[in-house]
Amino acid sequence: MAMQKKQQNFRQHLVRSGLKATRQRELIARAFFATNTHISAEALYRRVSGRDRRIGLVTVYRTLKLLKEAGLAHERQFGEGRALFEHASSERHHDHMICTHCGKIVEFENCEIEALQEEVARKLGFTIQYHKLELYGRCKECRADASGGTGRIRVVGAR
Amino acid sequence: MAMQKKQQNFRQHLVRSGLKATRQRELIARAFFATNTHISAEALYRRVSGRDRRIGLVTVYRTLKLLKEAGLAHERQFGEGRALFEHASSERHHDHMICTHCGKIVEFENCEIEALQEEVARKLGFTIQYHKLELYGRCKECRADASGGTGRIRVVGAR
DNA sequence: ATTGAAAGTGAAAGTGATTGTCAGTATCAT
DNA sequence: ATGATACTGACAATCACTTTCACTTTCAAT
Ligand SMILES: [Mn+2]
Ligand SMILES: [Mn+2]
Ligand SMILES: [Zn+2]
Ligand SMILES: [Zn+2]
Repeated sequence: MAMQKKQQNFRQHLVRSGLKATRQRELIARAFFATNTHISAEALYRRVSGRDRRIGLVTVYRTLKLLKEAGLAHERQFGEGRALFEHASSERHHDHMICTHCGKIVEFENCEIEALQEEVARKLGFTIQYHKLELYGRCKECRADASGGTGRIRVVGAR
Repeated sequence: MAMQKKQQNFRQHLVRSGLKATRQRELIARAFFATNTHISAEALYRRVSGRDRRIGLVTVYRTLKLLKEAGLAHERQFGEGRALFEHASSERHHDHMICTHCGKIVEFENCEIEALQEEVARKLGFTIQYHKLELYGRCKECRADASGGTGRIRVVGAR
């Protein structure tokens, strides 16, 4: 989905919810849509702050909340510390592998795991609403040596 | 592993680390080993507090940290809010399914999922150090109806 | 049993990410 | 243009811990 389209969606959500389209919200949403990483509220604030010094961190938090409500952003909590936000829009569900050394975040999808999760839940008498699967370890670069192959990966992370 | 044995292990860890065996640590560890749930520091504090009013919440936190270092406790962070602790000792690795309605926690093991995780990591060029798999949904009781079967489950949760 | 260096304790203050409050400001349907 | 309603930023508050600090307790060496 193009940035323009996302911005449009956001405005629609605001109108439908009886909210107002403010200069701050425009700026923050634009800056968010311009990213393609997992970004913290603080980091997004720093970016927006560069364009307009008068914007507050609090408003960034509030706008990210609105973006979540609009279904345009996902909030992730990797380990402890600050939350990271990423685009939700059209992208399919995915899980994350995080390097404990350099913080690199790699996204992956695995239908087999998803199917097995459903099976586990069914056996336990549960209905899954959502899940959290995070693999933590060392990436190729963060091990002294070098070896192993890859597939279709997206390296997407920034604090 | 029996409670006595665990208490013994804890004392050994203290001695090896040049730490002291205090009345408070004995009491807190005993109370922890007496649980078989996922328990918060606060909840454990309330239990110990019943036996000895003079013990502080801070010391409970400190002792839980020691128990982790001794390899006798695991700390879990389900969703947001306070951490829950459980015995580590002999029990094998397991993951969790959590009811978003009543908070019930059910443990499960699934070798196939574990194997697939390793495969994913290998393809991405990572070496897994640890992982987090949590399924969130509604349990049988928390859906209006009743149906479905189970396997070997342990329902283990308490805040 | 005594001693004293090192570690431990509880109370209270601090932390850090996020959320709530509030008085002044901006938006937008009319 | 206008006014009801929503929004904003600064600041305070929250929440789950963690740190600090002025005493206590432990325990190896007497
Ligand atoms: Mn992602
Ligand atoms: Mn468990
Ligand atoms: Zn790395
Ligand atoms: Zn339930």
